[in-house]
Amino acid sequence: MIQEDLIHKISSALKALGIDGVEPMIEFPGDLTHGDFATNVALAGAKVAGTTPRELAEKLVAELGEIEGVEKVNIAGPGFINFILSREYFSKKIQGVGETWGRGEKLKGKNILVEYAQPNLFKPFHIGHLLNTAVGESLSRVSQFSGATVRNISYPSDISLGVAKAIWSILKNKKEDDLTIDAMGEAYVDGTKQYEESEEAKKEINAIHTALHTAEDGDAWRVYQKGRALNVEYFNHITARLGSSFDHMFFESESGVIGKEIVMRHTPEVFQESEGAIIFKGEDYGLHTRVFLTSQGLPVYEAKDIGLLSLKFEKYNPDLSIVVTDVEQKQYFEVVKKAASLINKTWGDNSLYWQHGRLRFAGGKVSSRYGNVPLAEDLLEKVISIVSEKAKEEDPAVSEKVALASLKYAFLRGGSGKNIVFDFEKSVAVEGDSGPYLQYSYVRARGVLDKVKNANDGSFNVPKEVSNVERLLTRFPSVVARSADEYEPHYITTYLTELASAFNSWYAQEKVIGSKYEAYYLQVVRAFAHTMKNGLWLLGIEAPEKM
RNA sequence: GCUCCCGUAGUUCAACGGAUAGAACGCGGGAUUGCGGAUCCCGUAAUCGAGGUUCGAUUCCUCGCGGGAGCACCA
Repeated sequence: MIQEDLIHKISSALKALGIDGVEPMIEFPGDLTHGDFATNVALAGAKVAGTTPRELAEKLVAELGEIEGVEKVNIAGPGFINFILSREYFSKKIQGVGETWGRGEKLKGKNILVEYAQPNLFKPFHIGHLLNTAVGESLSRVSQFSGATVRNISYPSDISLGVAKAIWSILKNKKEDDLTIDAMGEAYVDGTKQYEESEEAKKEINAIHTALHTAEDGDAWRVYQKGRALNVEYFNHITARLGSSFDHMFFESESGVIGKEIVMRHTPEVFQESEGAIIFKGEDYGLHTRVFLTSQGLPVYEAKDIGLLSLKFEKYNPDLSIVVTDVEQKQYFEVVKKAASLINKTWGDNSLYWQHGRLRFAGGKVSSRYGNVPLAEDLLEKVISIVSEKAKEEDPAVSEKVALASLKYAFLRGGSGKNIVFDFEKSVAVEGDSGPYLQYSYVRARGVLDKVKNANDGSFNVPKEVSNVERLLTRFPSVVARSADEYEPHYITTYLTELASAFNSWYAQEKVIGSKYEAYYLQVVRAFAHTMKNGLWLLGIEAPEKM
């Protein structure tokens, strides 16, 4: 790798000049006219060397001498040393791009678990789940692409007061024989309303809740079993539609029992009693203090998460367990993680609780069948209709791919942790900075490649100048690596948009078919297509052949 | 009250402590017999405030202002 080579050379040059304490590093200049790689060591080392940055830069350049693959080295600005790579370097790289382009081995041998798409069974799958699924899916794919063995898991909430509310309403309205997802959604809304309004309903619902916890046989249990199966099926259906699939599901009903047992076993060393409940004193660690077992002895979310860790590590023993959640749960999971690490150090060390931002709505409203949170499928249908209208797309399969691209791109465009403002008129973009823009660039590239059937004979005419597309293309593996390192899919999003823009500009300027560089240009287009396809895959976006 | 996160063009997002703060949408202009106009090109416009650290700060630290979130028996 030329990066390592450069760092090594810079390091030797610094040593030769007797400069200590300066980290030899290189970076991609944001501006391509500044070269392919740049180093700031002359700026950082000038003080130690007792000279000006530019003078030091000159000495360093003299010391570096010839470097394989580097055509030119120049000093610019306050004292940056810029490296411009040779024509041959790029031509060779471009020709080497294949289907596995961008894959890395950094995580080779690592066993990673990604937990996401957490549904609440009996409650509808809404837009927040859509966001969570998009982020989780991308993190999963990026890790896999970097060489890890990845398993996707989901942790549905299958037993709660909310579930009891839905069941109560189903029983009350005798809906159990023709139970559907829609009926359950309505039942949930109805049950929630009655729980607030009627004392009697509240009593009955609480009784159902207890019966569920004790797995007591009866009408409620029967409806519960039936509804749960239906919900799991629905979950699999919708996540498959989004392009995700799961290796395993751990249920809250399982984790609760185990969690309670673990918490009790670690009281009073880790947990302690307070006002009848079992708590973890997070404040001793600068965190929140939270209840793990209620005074009735029931496990709450906290204890269930401890139980889940036990289940996960027993089944998979992962090197890393990533849990993707909403940013609002950040401080909550800090407490869980701290408590977990006191019970079992590995649970803490090998766990990463990763948060994405929260969706905020702006502009136009979307009708939601239940409550005021848009449902995933309603939203998707709406986006599909916007897409097919805007682009006059007639093939529904294509519209679906484009709509999903638009949504996922909007979700993965920004850095994690920040809230995402979702505006119907703007977020459902098919132009410019958008998922469909990337897909469209890919489709155009495929179009050219399909037009030329005969394989090249290997004799290339290569232009003297290196285009920006070529320069950007060679950066792809580094971008993927960084994305995996920092768990940030948005580096890929940003990069692909930059790349597509460079490609489109190049494509508008250069004639490919019939040019004297045709054979080589086709290689560039081919390399672009591979990169785009792999990059989109990492974002969970399909690259259509037509649109 | 305590804790955490955020503050960049009119709007939505970028910028691993570096060079002239990048895009997109919007707005105003323009392009193509050359392969897909969901494209391309030109213009317009921004770092919340005050200190500090640093050769260098949108980025790190402190304070202030503004916004969001979390803080015991819900999930």
